[in-house]
Amino acid sequence: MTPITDNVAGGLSRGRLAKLTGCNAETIRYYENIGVLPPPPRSAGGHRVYSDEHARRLAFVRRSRELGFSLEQVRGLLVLADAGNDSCAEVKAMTLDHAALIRHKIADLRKMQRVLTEIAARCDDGAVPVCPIIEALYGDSH
Amino acid sequence: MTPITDNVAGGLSRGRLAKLTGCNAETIRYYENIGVLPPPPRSAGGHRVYSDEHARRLAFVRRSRELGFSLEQVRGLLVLADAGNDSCAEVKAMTLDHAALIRHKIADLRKMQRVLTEIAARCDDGAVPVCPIIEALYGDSH
DNA sequence: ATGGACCCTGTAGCGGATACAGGTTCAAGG
DNA sequence: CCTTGAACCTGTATCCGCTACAGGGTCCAT
Repeated sequence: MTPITDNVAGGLSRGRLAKLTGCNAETIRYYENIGVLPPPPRSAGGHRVYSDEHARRLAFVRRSRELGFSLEQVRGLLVLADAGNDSCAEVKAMTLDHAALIRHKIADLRKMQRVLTEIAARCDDGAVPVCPIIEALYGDSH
Repeated sequence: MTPITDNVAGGLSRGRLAKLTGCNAETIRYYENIGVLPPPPRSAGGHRVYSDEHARRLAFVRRSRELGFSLEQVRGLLVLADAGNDSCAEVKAMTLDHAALIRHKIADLRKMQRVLTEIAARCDDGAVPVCPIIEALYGDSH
């Protein structure tokens, strides 16, 4: 039965998988092209037919990406995930490495933030001859 | 005089401008192509010859980039800088907008950070049947 | 005059998608 | 069963901000 649209022989169409996972439909094809998602079976007419396992894998990819892992890292994580629990230590190492990198990025952004608010604040010092932000960007005063 | 190498009629060669500003030489050409740096005069043989004013402008671009402004924004800032002090309010608005965006990015990264360290910490809970990080990435528990 | 460091140009590549054009298939309604 | 139109198919181009390369030409110290 399952009388809903686009139900290719009991599996998921690309669009439905997209909606299900909140991932852009084009992105799914992209992930397949770069080898992050396995190519699914096709209907007689050539349409992709996804299973729940595909959905699960895509969810993994999306979640990893949301946590800032690169697609290269995601590839690695998938290999480790498939390898089973033996690789847990390796997964943890990757995660902590990645967390360290993010800490770094945060620090960089906070530096930007500090400088930006500081130079913006100079505008309030009243009666400035030239725009203090422009000055700062030229490097005349910093 | 100025007997140092590559001194094209008293100006700066691309390489020397690069060293002076800490900017990659190829990037200077790129900035010219996209209209962020004005095309400098050329030597008889076709080499670019930069003045101190070019150096100053490039410094502005680099500094703005370091503070996270996009090249599109840099273009805008340059127009405002050229326009003089009248545009100070506009510059300030851009700066504060940009600062707000960075705050947002920091918040996002901190969320990632929290989640990453949290799921990494689960690995230490001892005697786990499957890798808790992989589990978390699948979305089985979150 | 020569050698080698520099410069010139156009073009391709990175990551991580997103968008389009031009054509095919699916499935729901009549 | 047949029509419609939404969804799908493919390949390719685009975005940002550079960086790197190839295959040549110029500059200038010796």
